[in-house]
Amino acid sequence: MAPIPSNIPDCTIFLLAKAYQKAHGQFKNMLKPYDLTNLQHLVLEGLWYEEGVTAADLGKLLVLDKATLSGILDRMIESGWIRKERDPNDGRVFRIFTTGKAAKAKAELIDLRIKANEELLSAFSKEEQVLFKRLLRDLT
Amino acid sequence: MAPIPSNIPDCTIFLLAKAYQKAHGQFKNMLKPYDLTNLQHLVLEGLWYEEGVTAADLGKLLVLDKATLSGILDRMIESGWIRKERDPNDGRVFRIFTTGKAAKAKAELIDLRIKANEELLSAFSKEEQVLFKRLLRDLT
DNA sequence: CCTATATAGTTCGTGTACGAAGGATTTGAA
DNA sequence: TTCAAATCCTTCGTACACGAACTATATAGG
Repeated sequence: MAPIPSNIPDCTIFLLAKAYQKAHGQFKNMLKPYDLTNLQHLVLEGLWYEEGVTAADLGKLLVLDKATLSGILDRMIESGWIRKERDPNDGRVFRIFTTGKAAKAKAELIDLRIKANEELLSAFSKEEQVLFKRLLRDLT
Repeated sequence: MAPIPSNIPDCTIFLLAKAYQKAHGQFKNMLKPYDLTNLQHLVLEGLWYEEGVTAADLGKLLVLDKATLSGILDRMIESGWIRKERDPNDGRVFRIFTTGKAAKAKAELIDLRIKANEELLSAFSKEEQVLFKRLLRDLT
């Protein structure tokens, strides 16, 4: 990832986009050995938080568009990370579950996210890290 | 944009992604009347900073992949915002220029970016705004 | 001069993003 | 009960992202 030139206008949106681009790229590389994308990893984390959640609720939890989520779930079923089940009480709904493959990698994958966060924030002091997270939270 | 649930793990990468998602979405809506995407607007800003820059240098300036930039430039030529010219001294190189259509909208579009940044940071105090920008810069 | 290497740009494949439209199902109110 | 409105999910269209392979051009060293 090339460094941001100092001559770009003072644009927070741009800085935010590039910070995201960097964080996303770093984590993406760390996930490569597992054949998982960033979003797919996020879905697993969501399911580990609430196994058997409906697709709609998972989208709300992770703030993902339902159209986006639909494709991600398809590919994760294809690659054996999750499975879908019709809700017996509501024919419209799918409930999403992780598979054994996901369970096997769980500890490692969670550790990977922690390491990715540490790497991302490694240039910050502890105070700056807390502050940065607080500001990001307040922004939403 | 739905609010981020408080029960999501303490993940800075996630917070960063969602902050970016929000900023991007807000600016995207503001740009809609101009039939410009966020990236297309960014390209215009880059060209107003350095008219006639090569595609490669524009990519470096804006930290955009050349493959991504290639498509964006095509669409912007198609929609009449920019034009491409072969460099007479180097047959590999294209130089990019804005058109009259871009010049007409320039003041408005720059103002729009400023307003989008203000809107994004409106929940922050002046000190927090400066701090946030500093942290984002340090992250890259 | 001439090939090995480097650089500029395009194209391809895969995976997001997300608005909009559509099909299936459920629910609320008449 | 019955139908209109709401909900869940998929599909389509457009626009990024970005690694990888490819073409065309340029430059350096022998």
